Amino acid sequence: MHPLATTDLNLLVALQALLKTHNVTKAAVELGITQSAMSRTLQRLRATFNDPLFVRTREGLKPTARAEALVGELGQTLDSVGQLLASPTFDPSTARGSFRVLTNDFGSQVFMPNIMSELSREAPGMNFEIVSRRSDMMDQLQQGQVDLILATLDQQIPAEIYARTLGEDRFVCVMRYNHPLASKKLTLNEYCDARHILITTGNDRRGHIDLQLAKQGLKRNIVLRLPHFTAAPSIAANSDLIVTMPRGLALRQAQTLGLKLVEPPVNHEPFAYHLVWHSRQHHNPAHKWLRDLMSNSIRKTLQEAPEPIDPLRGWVDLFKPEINFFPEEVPENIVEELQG
DNA sequence: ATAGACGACCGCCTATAGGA
DNA sequence: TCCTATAGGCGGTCGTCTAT
Repeated sequence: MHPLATTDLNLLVALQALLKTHNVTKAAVELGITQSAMSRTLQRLRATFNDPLFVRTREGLKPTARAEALVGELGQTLDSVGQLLASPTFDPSTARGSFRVLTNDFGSQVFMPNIMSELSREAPGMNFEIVSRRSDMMDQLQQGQVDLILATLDQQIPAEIYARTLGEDRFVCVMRYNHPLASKKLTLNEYCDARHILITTGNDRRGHIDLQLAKQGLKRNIVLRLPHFTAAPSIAANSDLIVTMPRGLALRQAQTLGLKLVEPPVNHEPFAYHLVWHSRQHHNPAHKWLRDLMSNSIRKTLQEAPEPIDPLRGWVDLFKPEINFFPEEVPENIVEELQG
């Protein structure tokens, strides 16, 4: 059995009081117990250290050599124990270490710039590692392979998992500005017949939009499946393919690629971005600090989504069903200027 | 006289074992 | 699983003894 298992740490506190006062009665008052109780505590101390510790003299209790030798070390030990028992704190300015966050290229491109900016400013000693999704992301969280997940939840979360909703987004349909379908209001049939890019990071053969279409007995023409959100707009900008994707990213990409954003002719609910973590990290002050930093940064990013710009008509309403970034005949220099 | 040590006894709390 | 009995630890009071 470990020696500490049968040792009351209060004995050390009592010893410190005795070393300070050299008086059983005064030490008892200091600890709020009776002289008798302190005397019995001294008995236990003597048995524990196998030393008298104090002897009675004309001048009062005199510590033995063993007791005097304990003075410095005892103070340090009690300080350490005090720190051990105190609530843990986290100081980002001096903290060192690494956080592993699971997110996709969408999260990396849209949210990470602001997060890294704030992290670098507030916790310059901390590092970030973005981890890709492998099979079940909840397994990655439970096995401790990642500290946090930034994602859209498409599954029930286990009881030991916490999740925080950060904000909502909607799908928009993205196509090159001179796409044959860009000049007119998109009908459901035209949408289904068009050639689509499906962004799928899991093993799903169908996306959220496809499930909605299936409810109406419809199916769209998917010609390209790819796991990257950020690549899809570039492909759409240089082909007849259209992509239905989160508006938050589409708005950012549209300005540099020259894309038209159209409300998809499919009824769909907004979807939410979530921060997800395991219960074993719930009370970790460093983890809590990171969660708050990421939450605030992401909410700010979502609120500050770039306004779509129409070079001829100025700023247009974000919620306008059809968002035309460029007119039919757009001078090349305007495209280049916006791309630059 | 004073302060500390010690014994007796009590109450409270906790852990454990055993039975319903 | 819950209840009860039991044991042990700790701190309380009170009284007494002892060293200074």
